Amino acid sequence: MKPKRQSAKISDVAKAAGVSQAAVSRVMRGDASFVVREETRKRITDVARELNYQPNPAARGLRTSRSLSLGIVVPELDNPIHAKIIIGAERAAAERGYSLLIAHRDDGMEETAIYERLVHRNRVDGLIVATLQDEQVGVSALKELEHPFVLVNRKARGVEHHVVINDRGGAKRAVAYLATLGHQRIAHLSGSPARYNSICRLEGYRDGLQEAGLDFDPALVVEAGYTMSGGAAAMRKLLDSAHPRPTALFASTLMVAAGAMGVLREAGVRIPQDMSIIGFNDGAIADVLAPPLTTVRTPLENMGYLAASSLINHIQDGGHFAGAMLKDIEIVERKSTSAPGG
Amino acid sequence: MKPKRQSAKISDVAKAAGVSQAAVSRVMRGDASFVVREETRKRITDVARELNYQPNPAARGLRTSRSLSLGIVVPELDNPIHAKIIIGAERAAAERGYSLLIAHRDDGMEETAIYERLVHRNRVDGLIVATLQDEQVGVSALKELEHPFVLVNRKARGVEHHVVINDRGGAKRAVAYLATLGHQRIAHLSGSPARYNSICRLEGYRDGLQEAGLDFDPALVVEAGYTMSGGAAAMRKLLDSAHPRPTALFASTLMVAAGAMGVLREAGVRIPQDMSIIGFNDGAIADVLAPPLTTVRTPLENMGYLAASSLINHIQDGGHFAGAMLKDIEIVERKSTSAPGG
DNA sequence: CTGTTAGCGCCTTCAC
DNA sequence: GTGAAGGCGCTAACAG
Repeated sequence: MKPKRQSAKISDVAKAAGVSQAAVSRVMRGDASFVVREETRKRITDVARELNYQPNPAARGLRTSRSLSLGIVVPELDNPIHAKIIIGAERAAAERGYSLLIAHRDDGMEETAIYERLVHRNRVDGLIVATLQDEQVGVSALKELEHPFVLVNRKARGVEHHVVINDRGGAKRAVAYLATLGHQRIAHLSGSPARYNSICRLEGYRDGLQEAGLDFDPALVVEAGYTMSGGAAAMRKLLDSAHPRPTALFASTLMVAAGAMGVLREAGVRIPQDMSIIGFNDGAIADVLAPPLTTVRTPLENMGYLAASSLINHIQDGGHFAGAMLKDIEIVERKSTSAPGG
Repeated sequence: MKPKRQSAKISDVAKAAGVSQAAVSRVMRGDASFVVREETRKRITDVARELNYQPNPAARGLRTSRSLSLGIVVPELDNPIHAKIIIGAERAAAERGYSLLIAHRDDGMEETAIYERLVHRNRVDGLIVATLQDEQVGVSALKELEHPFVLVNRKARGVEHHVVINDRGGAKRAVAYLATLGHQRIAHLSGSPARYNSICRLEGYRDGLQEAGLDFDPALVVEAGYTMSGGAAAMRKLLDSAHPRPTALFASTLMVAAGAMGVLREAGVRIPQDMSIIGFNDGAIADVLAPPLTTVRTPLENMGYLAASSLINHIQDGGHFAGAMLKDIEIVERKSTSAPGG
């Protein structure tokens, strides 16, 4: 069924306002180098509004070879972290008149094929990349596209345009918070040692220890990945092998914290009396856990916003963008942390 | 910065293959009424692949007045339910060569303004509507657009094209499951009495009671909305006012179940020994709760998939689509349910 | 059956 | 300061 095409076109506006199409085009786009009498300008905008004129993006795109759309590619859609990034990016895009095409890795799909498709088939003007599995492969694929892109929540060698949060500083804050409560043995359930965020958070963990005058003990760091089961396994390992037992725990993600909490509960370790826990990146599940989880809140939505808007700046002006780190971080105190012993 | 336009165009392919542009266009689109020698067809497709030819969507859209894009509008992006619907819709769209524009209600934005924008500015070919706050206002706004649309996860009077899950049947199954375990006093924390899904689930609750030969007791139904705090408040009310106390609980959403569980824990009511709980619409938080929550799993992703693909069918063939209900439902047993008393 | 051609709606020089 | 005209890449009608 062919959708009804009832929209006014530029020629309708021009006719109704008694001017040329060119005049309408210039006024509507806010072309600064175009000087008209205020009266004419008003007449044009009034008529346009009255006819509900909206420039046809296909026609405009054909002429300008821009789609006024951005592609964002994320690993999974049903992950609150990415949802927040997307929300921010969408807001920035909408404010600037862009639309956002969301793509995610389908199982078995090459990461690079997604970039390809977005750029060649959908003709997005730029790419926001929140997934970068293999740094080498991904980055060179992106560069071969010769298309503007920005990395979000990740850095990679040879890529200047990125937007990240302060993973390291946030981790340090988490540890400092625990130390301030009086904890001396603070463990860390880390992510994958190959991933940017995890590396930063591990560094921040060490920073925090150092600042608090605490020694780094390798036995207190266990790799947990990003899942609940990973968190559970790591917690079991920690309970078995770390003596004396830590009194506090900094978990790399909320799901890891959740997995750890399940194991602690079964083992009869009380939270927070016997073990304080803090998680990274705040989210709804922090409230749902028992006890509710104290977290480090990071500006994920702003990260998405800045990524999209800086990308649009770059597309429009060709300006150089050197990368940014959002430092706005705070601890959200809930019930999973206390002084050692209660 | 103008993105490099290096893509081959149809004229390049035609030249390289020694045929006309029209021939290329027809072959590439798989025009059935176009007959060519197999050899020619192969030559064209080979050349197209070699040059990495991708039709320019702007040019095509300008000519055909179709954008090959769909809009989906959801209330919130960071809600796993909508994420799953989106994932399904995106898969269907991608399979059919469509892209998906995701829009969500910004605070203070009129719901109808989103439809307007998607249709008039972005020129989507159809709308997938997962949000319908005010049935009257929303439906008439949608109809005024005179544009193909489908309601997903909702029905409305006067709208035939919808895709829903079997909320009623799922609720009935939940109650039947509890009854089979031996429960006789089964409470229901319901959603808003104005919302389609909640109404259906309440009906299903009554169906389940009836089938199990249990009486309906209004004191056992409390409105909880859709949030954790709503669930908590409703649970408190239920503990105060329902005597004798129910031994099982069917919660309308996972967040409501989470809120209820928090209150029960504080009140010293053990789960499942003193109170069995089952939630509706499975999701990651079910695993994270303590104890892990038994749920009714529904085909949310398939719902999104079917909505998008039936909408595309309608756009392409003008075919009439009468609405569909996905009945594939199962109970996911976890640790929050047992026979009464343990 | 195949190829030529006339726009789709817009933007952007280039004349006036 | 304003308007006329060409063309972006593609498809569909029509001509051969």
